[in-house]
Amino acid sequence: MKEDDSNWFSKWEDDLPSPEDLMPLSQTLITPDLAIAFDIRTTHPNNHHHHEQPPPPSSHPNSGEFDSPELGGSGGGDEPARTLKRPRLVWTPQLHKRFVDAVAHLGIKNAVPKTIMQLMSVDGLTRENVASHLQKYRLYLKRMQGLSSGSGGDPATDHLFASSPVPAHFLHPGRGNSDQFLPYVPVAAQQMGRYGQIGHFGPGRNGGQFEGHPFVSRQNHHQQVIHRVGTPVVHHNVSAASYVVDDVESAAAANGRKILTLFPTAGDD
DNA sequence: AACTGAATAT
DNA sequence: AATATTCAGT
Repeated sequence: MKEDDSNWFSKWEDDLPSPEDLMPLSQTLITPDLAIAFDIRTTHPNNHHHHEQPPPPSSHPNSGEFDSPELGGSGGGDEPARTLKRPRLVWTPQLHKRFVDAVAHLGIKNAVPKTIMQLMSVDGLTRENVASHLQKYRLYLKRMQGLSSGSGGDPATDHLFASSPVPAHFLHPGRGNSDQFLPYVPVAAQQMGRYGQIGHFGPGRNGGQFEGHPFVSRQNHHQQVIHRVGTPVVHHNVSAASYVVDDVESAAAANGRKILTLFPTAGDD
């Protein structure tokens, strides 16, 4: 602590950004889409019932529709979308189910994040999302192998993972049935642009276990019944019936497959 | 250069 | 604890 200090100090002060350069905290940091996803009204503090979030910009399968319509109003309209973090993904039982199904139908060998993600074809799902989940899922599987003692059951079983049956072959790596009968990997090819309808985000500590519903799959927007009560409601619903994805993106061993019907996740809850 | 999987961070 | 992000090894 000598007199030098005063030197750098003044300099430092000089370099400070002017107040105008600082973004007002109150300004919307949220893109319209995100705001909607969050059920936030940035302008109107009006009543907050939420009934449903009918995706307004419903992507018409055929229409030229794009998802990052920033541009235009530069004056008052701000779009710091670039810098925005997407909300934490919440793996609902439904989502996890899809995940497990995808892995099961891919075979452990092909079940790598990218492929899984593609097969799931959930809008907004990123490869990292899947990778993260996959990592944890593998740990879960390992743990399970060790503890096959079913004594008493599994009370505090990993909540999420327990919600969906683990395909047997998952537990025996290196067995005759290690992979599914899929010589080709006709994954659905579809680029999800930005976040479309990300369903949930961490509400912090919530008493309810799963109250959320998952994302919506790409096509086939069916309506979701949301039970919004204070009880741990396990809802169900999500598009029923298998849907098809068209077009194939070469993938590993590009075959002539054009139409792929997804797994019979019909057993969804 | 793109992916993966493990470690590490929030 | 759950999810994200970083990191090193292909």
